[in-house]
Amino acid sequence: MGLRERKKEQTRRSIEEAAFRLFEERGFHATTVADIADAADIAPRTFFAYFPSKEAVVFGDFDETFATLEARLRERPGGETTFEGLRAWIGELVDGDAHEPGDRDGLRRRLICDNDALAAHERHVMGRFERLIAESVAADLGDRPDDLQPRLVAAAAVAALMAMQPESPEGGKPTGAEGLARLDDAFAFLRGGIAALQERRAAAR
Amino acid sequence: MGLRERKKEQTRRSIEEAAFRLFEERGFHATTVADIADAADIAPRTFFAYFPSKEAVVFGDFDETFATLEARLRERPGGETTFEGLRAWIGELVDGDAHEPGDRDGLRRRLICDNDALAAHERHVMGRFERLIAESVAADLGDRPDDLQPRLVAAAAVAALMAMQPESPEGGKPTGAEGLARLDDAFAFLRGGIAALQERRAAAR
DNA sequence: CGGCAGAATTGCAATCAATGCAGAAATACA
DNA sequence: TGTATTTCTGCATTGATTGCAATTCTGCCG
Repeated sequence: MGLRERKKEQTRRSIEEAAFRLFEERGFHATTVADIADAADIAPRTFFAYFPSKEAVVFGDFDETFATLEARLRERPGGETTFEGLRAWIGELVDGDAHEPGDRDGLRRRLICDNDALAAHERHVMGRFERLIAESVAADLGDRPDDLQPRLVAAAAVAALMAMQPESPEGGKPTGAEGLARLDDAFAFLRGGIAALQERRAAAR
Repeated sequence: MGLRERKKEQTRRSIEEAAFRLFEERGFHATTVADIADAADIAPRTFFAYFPSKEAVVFGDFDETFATLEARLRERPGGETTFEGLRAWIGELVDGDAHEPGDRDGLRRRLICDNDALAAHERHVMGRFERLIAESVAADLGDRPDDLQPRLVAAAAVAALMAMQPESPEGGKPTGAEGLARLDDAFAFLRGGIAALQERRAAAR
């Protein structure tokens, strides 16, 4: 990787760090893009070369996560269901969870909780996961991604993901065991729902 | 109702009509709040006395709808599940669906489809329904609204609602019969999921 | 090394949403 | 009619976001 790319990465990280620090200190709304730019030693205009909006910084690492899931679902072993792949992926994710120093996840949740624009943006971002999952489910079933079953399963799956984190600001992602227990409860829901849909589908023939 | 209130209603409607008309003609992004104000014969500043944001106009009637569901869930007959109440409510909603001249639902969907900010806002709005449903489910089960099961059921229920409408712009809400068929498929999912969760809960004792 | 082509950064200006404030206008009510 | 509210406006300001054009940096070639 050339100097150019390295510098870009560095700048990007610098922006993210500055932003999160300021958000923590003053809150999301009270922090201006200009503030972030100052703190990150870049021109305000440059900020928008890295992030399309102030909200986007808060979800800066989601592109990667998204790509991870996409790869995991694409390279699924033979008989594995989207659903099983998803479960496995989350398991891995929760395990390797000692990343991001400074509890960025927790801060993010707190920020989202007291800012409507961020909450809306989060839901928007999760929509990408939903579509990805729907596509994968559709491929499994021979449906189209915008058919009912894939969409429902995807939506419920994302809801399960979200339900792993508390709605309220206190307490970040529950620790390993607890989180996985919640997850498996959620996936029991998903399994039951899928089974019911498939019965219905069979009956319709 | 006094003159004052009547006038306010009238102004509100005037703003909505102007807004939707302009949105249809030029698109959401290309229409400024000033444009809407001009078309509705009010000062730009006044717009924000009626709607908190440009996005909000597009969902201007959701407060009512929300109140309807809330009432329906609150005044549920004795043994009726939240889930059954919800199903019934939607049935009524789809029946009395000859409202809103000019296919406002369809236009709304089209607008949402080509504007990220609106899509995000829609999800935000649907979140209110989710919380409402979660509260009701929690009350049924003796859980708290932010416990796993209520949240999951609520999220899936809202997903079912959303799944009644196509993701793609073409074709608005499917016509009565078709829509209800989709709905019942979706609710089969929901029932199956709930059953699975409750089995799990029973097993855990 | 000198220098060019492409990429990244920056400054500037403009647009537009959103909000606080204070005065003007309208409505309610005694 | 006259006073208390409410609503509507105009004005000024802040901030996000974007287009454009000038400037600066990097990668690479001869």
